[in-house]
Amino acid sequence: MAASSKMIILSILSIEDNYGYQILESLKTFTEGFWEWKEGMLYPMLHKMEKDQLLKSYWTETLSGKKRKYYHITNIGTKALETEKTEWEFVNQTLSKLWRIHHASQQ
Amino acid sequence: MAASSKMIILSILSIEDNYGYQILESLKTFTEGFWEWKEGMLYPMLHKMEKDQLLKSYWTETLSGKKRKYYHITNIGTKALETEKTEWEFVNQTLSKLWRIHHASQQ
DNA sequence: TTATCTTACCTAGTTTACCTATGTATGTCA
DNA sequence: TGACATACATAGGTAAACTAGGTAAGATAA
Repeated sequence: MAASSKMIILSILSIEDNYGYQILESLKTFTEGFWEWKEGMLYPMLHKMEKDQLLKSYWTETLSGKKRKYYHITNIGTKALETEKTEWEFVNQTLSKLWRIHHASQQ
Repeated sequence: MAASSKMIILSILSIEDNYGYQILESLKTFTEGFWEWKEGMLYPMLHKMEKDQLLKSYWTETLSGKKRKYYHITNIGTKALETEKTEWEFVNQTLSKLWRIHHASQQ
């Protein structure tokens, strides 16, 4: 399940900049509650992805004074997403083919 | 890429019983050489999956005297495959939706 | 006004997964 | 008889995934 987390993060950030806590909320809402990450899972990933230069972060402050760390996808990140997308689709096709064979053999 | 390996193994074995070395060959042929696992990757996985009762193994001998360890998917394994399949499709749909949003926002 | 909830971040450390490297043994073919 | 293919295996390092816990400030309700 979490194997795809990097791709999910990149995909979300390719739509618009976002911050950790909101990413968690977005994903929960977006999947109608089916998918929920823990904070301790997400933050280390974001840090790693920034270290790998897939993301860049910047701090902002809301009117009420809350600090948020926004993440922005870099060019490297965009390319990485494209690569992962291609791989995902390849695996997906391989699985689909296998399932079709299985299904056919059960007839 | 390897995150889906458990599902691939279960999918292959749900078609018919197979042994380690042949699974490697099948996958290579099936993906036209794009996907190649090392033996050191596969065997420990098979052992783990047998320990988890997803698979059961039995030894056979070819006419020429070569010993092969065949794996058979158990009922637990079949159920696990169904579960993973559902999850995979869920993640796949989530990703597709995200990609559609991204694509739309780039217009 | 103080307790609780929500928002928002973080790290330490364990467990598990992944993968490389390496080893053994037998059969096949040039 | 040396090289290649078949067929299994494990040890051990690295990286990923996840749990558990911590801080702090704003919002809300008693």
